Amino acid sequence: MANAPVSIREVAAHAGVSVGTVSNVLNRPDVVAEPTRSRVQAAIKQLGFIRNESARQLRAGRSRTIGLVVLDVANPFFTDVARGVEDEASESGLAVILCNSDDKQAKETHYLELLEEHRVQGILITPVSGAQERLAQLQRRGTPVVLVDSRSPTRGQCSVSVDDVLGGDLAVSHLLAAQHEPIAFVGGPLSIRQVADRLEGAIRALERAGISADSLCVIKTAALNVSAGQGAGAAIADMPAARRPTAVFCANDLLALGVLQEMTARKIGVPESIAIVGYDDIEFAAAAAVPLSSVRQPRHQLGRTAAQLLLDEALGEASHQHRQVVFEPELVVRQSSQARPREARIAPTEAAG
Amino acid sequence: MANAPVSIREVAAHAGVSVGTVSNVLNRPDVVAEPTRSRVQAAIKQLGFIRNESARQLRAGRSRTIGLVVLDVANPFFTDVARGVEDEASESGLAVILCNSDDKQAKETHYLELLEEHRVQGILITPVSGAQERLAQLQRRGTPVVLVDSRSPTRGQCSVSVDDVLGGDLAVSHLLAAQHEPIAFVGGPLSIRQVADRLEGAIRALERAGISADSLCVIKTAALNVSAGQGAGAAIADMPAARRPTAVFCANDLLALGVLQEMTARKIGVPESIAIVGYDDIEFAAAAAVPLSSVRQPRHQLGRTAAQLLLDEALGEASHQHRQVVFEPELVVRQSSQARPREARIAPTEAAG
DNA sequence: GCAGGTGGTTGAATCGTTACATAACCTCCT
DNA sequence: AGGAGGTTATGTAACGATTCAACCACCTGC
Repeated sequence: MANAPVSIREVAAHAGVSVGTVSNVLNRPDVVAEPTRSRVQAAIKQLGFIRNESARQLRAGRSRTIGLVVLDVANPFFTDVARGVEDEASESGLAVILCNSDDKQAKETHYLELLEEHRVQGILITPVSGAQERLAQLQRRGTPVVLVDSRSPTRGQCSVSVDDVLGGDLAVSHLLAAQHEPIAFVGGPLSIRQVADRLEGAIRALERAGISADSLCVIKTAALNVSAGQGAGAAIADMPAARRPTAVFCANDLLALGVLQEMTARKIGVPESIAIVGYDDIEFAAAAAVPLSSVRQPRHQLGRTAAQLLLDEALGEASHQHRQVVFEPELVVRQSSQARPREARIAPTEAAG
Repeated sequence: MANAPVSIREVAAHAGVSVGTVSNVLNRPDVVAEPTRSRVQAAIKQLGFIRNESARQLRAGRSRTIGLVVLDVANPFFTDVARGVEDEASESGLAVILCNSDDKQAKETHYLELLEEHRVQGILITPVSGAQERLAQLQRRGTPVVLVDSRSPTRGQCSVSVDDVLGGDLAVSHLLAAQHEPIAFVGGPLSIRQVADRLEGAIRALERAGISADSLCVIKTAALNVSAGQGAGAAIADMPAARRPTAVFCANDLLALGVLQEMTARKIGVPESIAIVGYDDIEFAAAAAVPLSSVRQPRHQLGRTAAQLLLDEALGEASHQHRQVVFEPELVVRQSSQARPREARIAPTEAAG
């Protein structure tokens, strides 16, 4: 076993032609005459010849791959983005190298070096904060970079993102339409741009409705996971009934699930006693015991568009214009925020009588 | 912008040495004298030289990457496996090319060709059914293959998997210990090896307890997702109370979440009226409104071990022995199957009095 | 004074593929 | 017959890094 792989030379010898002809059969089959072509193809099959991609790349100067660097492959947001990227890339015959920075500078730097050494066509990245300079350098050296889910401050590169301010606005407007008040915002740390934007959107919605931003009960969390959500849920449940919010908008679905779990444990009905809206619309939002309303982002589309922009830049050369594409999120209403204004809860008998 | 990348030759010229010396600085810095070394390093930095990985690979004959082909990157099981693989690979300075077969033969074949052209060190794969011959061929041509989450029938290759029969046994034994009876099994299609094994384990547990396998209420589903679980949950809820199972073992967590959702919607208490045990222990199992008991697989470990076996085969050459590693799953008990034997449910007042 | 090290550096050959300039051979037309 | 034009096939020079035999300069010990 482990035979040395066969090269184009051996194929040529076996078929009684020159290496140039074999190469032509592989890359421009139309320029070689039928009998020769089939003879070569037979030889390829018989010897089990497999193209050597490294040699092709060396010759071509660039590899036929693109790099995708995400903060966390286990996060459904990024896996969906990755699938979008992959779909687009494979249509152009490109492979995707998926890298996981874990939100650590060191890992990100390591992967960027690796991708540059591989001479990828370009890099799609959700950068850890403060990576601007490194990315600019990459670009100067000739590797196109497209930012994913973060906006380029300098306009020196393409980017795709989703309007998180609008997302927060949609969620809170929906709750206000159902007469909820006061409303709580659960999320943090605010150093994460997405979280801050969603909060800003929430405030915008309140102000547009003529309600003071001070009435928003902001509960800051240290992380965006389920247990942080539970903690926030407990904090809300412990508030005196008179001041307790009747609705909660969470900065992501994990927090929302945590809040929901806590409410269920304390037998506080959702949505009867408190409505919940999450963000991201992860698969499990719909699967929760009480299906969760959530703000959906066009994740697959995000990846696809990012890959398109990258390919345009990598292949289009001179004519390329950097673009900042911003998608709009969409509110998906489910049971957890079914309209139940305060009035209906306070006086159910009145309605029944 | 887009300057032509600088080669080792230019570095050599700039530092006033030969290309051989530059290569030595890069690969065996200890053999070159200090003043020369720092001169070369300065030149590298100044010119912004980046190694060309393709050229290295061409020379070396093999790339410094391994391929990982999974059925679905969006599935948390595979993302955790992938992280395990990545951790192990990066310790050896290897990159991972992650490919998504979507359980489709065509995509799998396409990616296998791509990986072979890339001359990867080896391939880790959860194959679609009937891929045996293709994989054997790969191996004959010199690319090591390790099966992930499926056992090699021929012993001609390494494999890592988890004992699904044991997993089913653990789950049902746990339910039997709490006096549950009858018990339902929800899962399908049985053509999936994992599902059939888990059912077999469930039956084994019953028989060991001296209970006829006929008493197991098997509810077959067409898929392993939440909505199939809801359907199964509805079927169970609709059964006459006398014959209705007091516990359900689901072939995976998505089904279990579906069952839980349906029970919640119908106000059937979990675990008071019916206990639920899932399988996989996905992140959202613990996050469910009623935290879900589940059978956990050592996913990260699975990936790590698979990568280790692969590297042993790829680098160890002659001394390598194919091994079939089987891991043991672990039952995680949470609220959804908190012990509530039938007796306790029937006569709560007796206990209280 | 010379054989034998030793430490440092060099230069050319090599990996497999592609692109391109060139050659060989037809066919058809004047 | 001679050339123009077209189709096929060939041979070779890159691409960039690594490896290795050869070489040089200098030292050591006899």
